[in-house]
Amino acid sequence: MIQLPKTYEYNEIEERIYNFWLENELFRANPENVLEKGKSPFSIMMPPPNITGRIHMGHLLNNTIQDILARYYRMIGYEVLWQPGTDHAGIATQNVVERELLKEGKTRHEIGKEEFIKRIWKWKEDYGSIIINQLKKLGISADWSRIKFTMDEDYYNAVIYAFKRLYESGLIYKGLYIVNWCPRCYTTLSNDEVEDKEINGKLYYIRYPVLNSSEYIVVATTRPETYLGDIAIAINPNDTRYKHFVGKKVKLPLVEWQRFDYFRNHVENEIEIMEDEFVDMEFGTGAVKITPAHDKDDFEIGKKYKLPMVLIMNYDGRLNENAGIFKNLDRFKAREEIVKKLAENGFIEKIESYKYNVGVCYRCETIVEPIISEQWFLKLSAFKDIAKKVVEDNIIEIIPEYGKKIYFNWWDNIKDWAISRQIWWGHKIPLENEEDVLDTWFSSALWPIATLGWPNEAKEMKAFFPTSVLITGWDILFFWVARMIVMSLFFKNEVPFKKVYLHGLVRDEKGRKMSKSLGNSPEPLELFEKYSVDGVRIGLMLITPEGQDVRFSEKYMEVGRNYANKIWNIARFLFLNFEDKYEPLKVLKIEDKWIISEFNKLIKEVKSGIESFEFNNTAKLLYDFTWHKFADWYIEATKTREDKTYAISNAIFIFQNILKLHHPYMPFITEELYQKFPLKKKLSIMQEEFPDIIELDNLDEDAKKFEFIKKIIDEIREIKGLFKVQTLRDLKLYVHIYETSQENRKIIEENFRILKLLGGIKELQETNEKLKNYGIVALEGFLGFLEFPNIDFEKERERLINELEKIIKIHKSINDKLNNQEFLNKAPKDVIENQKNKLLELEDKINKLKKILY
RNA sequence: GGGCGGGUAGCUCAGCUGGUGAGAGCGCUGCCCUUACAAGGCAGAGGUCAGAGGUUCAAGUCCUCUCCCGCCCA
Repeated sequence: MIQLPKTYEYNEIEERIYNFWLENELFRANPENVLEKGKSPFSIMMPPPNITGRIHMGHLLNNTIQDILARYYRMIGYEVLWQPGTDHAGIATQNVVERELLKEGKTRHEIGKEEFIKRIWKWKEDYGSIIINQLKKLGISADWSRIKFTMDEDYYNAVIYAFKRLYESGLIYKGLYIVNWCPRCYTTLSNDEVEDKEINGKLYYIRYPVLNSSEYIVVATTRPETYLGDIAIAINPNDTRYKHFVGKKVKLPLVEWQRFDYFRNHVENEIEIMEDEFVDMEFGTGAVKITPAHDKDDFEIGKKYKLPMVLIMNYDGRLNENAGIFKNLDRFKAREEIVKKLAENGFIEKIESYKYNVGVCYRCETIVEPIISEQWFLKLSAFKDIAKKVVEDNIIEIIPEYGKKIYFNWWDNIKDWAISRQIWWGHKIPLENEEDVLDTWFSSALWPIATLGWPNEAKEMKAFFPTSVLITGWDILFFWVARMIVMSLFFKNEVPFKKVYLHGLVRDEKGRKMSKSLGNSPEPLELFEKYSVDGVRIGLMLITPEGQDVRFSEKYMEVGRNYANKIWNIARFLFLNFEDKYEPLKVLKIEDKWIISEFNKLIKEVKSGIESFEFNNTAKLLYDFTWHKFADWYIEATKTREDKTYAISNAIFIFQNILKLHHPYMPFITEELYQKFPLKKKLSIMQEEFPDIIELDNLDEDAKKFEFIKKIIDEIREIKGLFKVQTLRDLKLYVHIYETSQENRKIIEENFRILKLLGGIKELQETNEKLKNYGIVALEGFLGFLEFPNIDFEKERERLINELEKIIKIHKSINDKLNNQEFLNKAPKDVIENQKNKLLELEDKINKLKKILY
């Protein structure tokens, strides 16, 4: 007998167990086991969290899935490499350190680049591994001895080398282009780094006086200040309202100063009215202003007609010389001033409230300014065909399937990728006179190869590349996944991973994105405290639909915790009854056969479930089996046994296998309980083999016998529930000898102990009469009368009539089917067979009920 | 405007390549502290599977259309 605490006390256990795994280096990947001993490799690249980050629900989901796979594949005999690491997160990290500096009243420009970089490294030493330590709390089994950082020396060199190779191949070029500019971060952003945000803004209608005329042409804009950079007014050629203006000029209101284009050429303040198909006649007034230096569409138009580009702003968001009297004003202050001035002079027709989307910086939420700038670009378009092909040909499998469509759609609309950033923290572009650094995602794109030692051919590369599967969220399919594919194809001529499993975002209960400002994002570490890590892991997997967003609900963490507690208490029961003699599978009763046959089904489903990324369904199967089959029925049946040693041994044997099955989902509790069994063989449950099917004689046959007993008990319980006599445990059950088959009578007699305990039956008697005023248990091949005091038989009659009516309906539909020649001709044999059996079963039941009732 | 996903019990969702009394958890109701577990046990109520049409012997499951909701891209 071994004593366990009454509840699962996880806090102490989790830390101890994790240290135990680390001390024994159980997460280590050894390439030689693949290269020399012929073990199959299984490798996963952890999406590297940002060093400034803190663990959030997304990490929880992402890493739990990876850990399930890593632990599962280890147990089925693979050499597993789970490569962890962190990302230097250029803009985010720079921002954090700048904020720190600001507390000392300094700016990075004051202390200079060299000193600033030093400060960042110092910061990284102090705080850069917080997120890693948080991830460890989740119990994940990554190979920490291999942890990588995207600014590590070897990784840095790999990034520089990659740039050079791409540059020499002509795939990187410098160009003047309209980019997304964050004036706060003082850098350009890629399209993917800009998020849309709806704002309640205004639509300003500006009057432009037409030259040599008393007329105005009115243009609606959300960004009135940019009119200072206007180079033309455009209308749709089909727009009869404005046809007569085409070719005429308008004068830019208020502008009495000289304007210059990007190349310092003088630009007229009288601008032409032109026509082009792209103008939307429905929007605003149907006339639009063309500002190529400050608008994406206008930039395209500008290129098409070779218009000059007038930049009206510095990169810090303040207006420049081209803004004349508005120079030095911040862009939003300038908007106010300009509108005021325009209005004073009669150039504002009207101002309307207007809801529209603006782009904001995904790091700091500052409104992004579209602006022309000289940047480095990677020609992504050159990779379009090959990148699509590897997915089309299933060399990379995207799961779920519809991910492919999204991926193709992105490639079909591909734009070149602006890879330079005007910040200090990052990989410096290795060209003379170049101060910019590379986009963080440029270095992340090399993650699968650079972590494995590329450009060198390391053992790790030989053993583990291409990696088995990438687990990541939808949100970075383009940011990261597509770009890794590009880099691997270019540098290794191979795909980086064979499969990509995309999971959704974790949202709050109302389906909203989790965010700091909404305060709807739970702290994972607090969840661990409240519900245990295993509880949170299984709870999360129980609510995570495949390939769709997760609606997080703390209720489910409770479900998870309760489940862990249930497992704990099953163990507690087994330990309390364990008598130091372990004799598994020696004596097998029908309940043993039943649970083993159910367990065999479960093993198959769990294996195929995990291998096909059905984590949600698999979690539910485990939960249902363990709680509602193993605990509710099997353990209860075990309590009826007199051969306790054999019974408990069987139960322990199966329970141990249940623990192994649960280990990928719930690593801590399974390890802790495994360790407590006096009969364990391996150092850790991690080293156990994943369970296999248990083959036994007469398995299905005996399992069916148990099912039969179970059905009788279900009926008895239903009757007891109906009459609220659930507590009565001394009921008599009369078995009708003609309506019950010989065989079934034998089963009942042999297994009376189960009926007795689980059905509350005191004794069994035979009868050949139709007894009055009893509860009726009518099954196929069985009729029984349940005796208990004060029965209201009318109520029982009612129940039976309802049941009968229901069955007759089903019987009729099956009967119709079986009389349908087409059905008999076309349906598969087993379906027909099934229906025939069902019909017989129902007929038997109907006859019995009719006899009782009429 | 283009692309993608979703609409099944009060709530959150399962239901894979069609096979036949539609499931789970939570919530709700009733009876139970039966020494593994009240973080528990037993039972129960609750659903014209968004709507319409079609394919089929058979449709929540496949096709078409419509209506809602969400996401991504321009």
